[in-house]
Amino acid sequence: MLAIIAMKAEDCIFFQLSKASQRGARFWAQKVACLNLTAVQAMVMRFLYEKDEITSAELGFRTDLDSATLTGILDRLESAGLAERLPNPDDRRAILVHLTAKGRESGSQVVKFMEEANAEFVRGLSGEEERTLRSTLKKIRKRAV
Amino acid sequence: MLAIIAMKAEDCIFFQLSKASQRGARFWAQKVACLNLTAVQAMVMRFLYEKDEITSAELGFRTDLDSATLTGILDRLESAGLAERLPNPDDRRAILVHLTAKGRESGSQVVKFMEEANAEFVRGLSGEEERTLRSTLKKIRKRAV
DNA sequence: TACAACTTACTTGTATGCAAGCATAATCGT
DNA sequence: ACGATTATGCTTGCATACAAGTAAGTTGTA
Repeated sequence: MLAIIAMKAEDCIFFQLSKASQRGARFWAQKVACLNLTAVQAMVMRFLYEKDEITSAELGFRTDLDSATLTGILDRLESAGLAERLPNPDDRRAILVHLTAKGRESGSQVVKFMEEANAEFVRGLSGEEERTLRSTLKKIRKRAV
Repeated sequence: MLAIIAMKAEDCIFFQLSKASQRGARFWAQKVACLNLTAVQAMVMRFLYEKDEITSAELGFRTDLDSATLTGILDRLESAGLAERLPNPDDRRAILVHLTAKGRESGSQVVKFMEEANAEFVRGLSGEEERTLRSTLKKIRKRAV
């Protein structure tokens, strides 16, 4: 049976996803503001902390950021002295993104903040809610669009 | 017991929310591209279709868009001949956003597309998954940040 | 009636997202 | 070896986000 009563705009799944995501991003942004990083920059730092010296393409794959967006982010991380682009000896087209010493220091802070922010953010959810949320978000993310 | 093994970047709830939201936004954007509307523009149209002749502040509250963002969106909807800003007789600072005839026509298409896109997007989820997702997203959205 | 405090919509500046296109370099088939 | 295809990172142009600030208008209060 399909809904006879029209869905309200607020009930749109795209709207709900977008706004919940914005809440999370703002929360995360506040957490890392003291590091002089934006939410996205901190996230990229976190990925680099996990695996360093990877190509821009690889980093883009991991972070789900396209190359145009990544270029700007890397520019800013580089300006801040947190990351640098190294030539890739295996492929002269490619670069290797590398965290500087200052970058690794900052990165370790990001790791700590992420643990804390995550725990704090999901505090209002039951274990079951959190599990289902995570698995459903993953399902949405992984599928072909 | 807290996690001893550090969380991976991918498991960050902010990352998961952001990327799932992006999937949704891209899906929705494709649906409404034929109307020459962006995902956000279509969403605003959908809200206006539901309640017309409201102030920019009211529209911003409903759509969860700040006034700076809304100004640009309304500019573009106005350029496209879909919406217009009317003077507010009750308050000379305020405006009333109004869908034109062309805008209402386009808006009815948006309504239809939204029903379809929603149904299609959640098709891969079980009823239980969808219910929990929606209620959890709502919980996240509604709480204080 | 003054006047301070607040609201409204707008502007500016910066940072993503994303589509489209580019020069350079690598790779594949012949 | 060589031309066609593909891959890499960059650039441009446009559309959100969002912080900060502004001019004009409204409201509460002495």
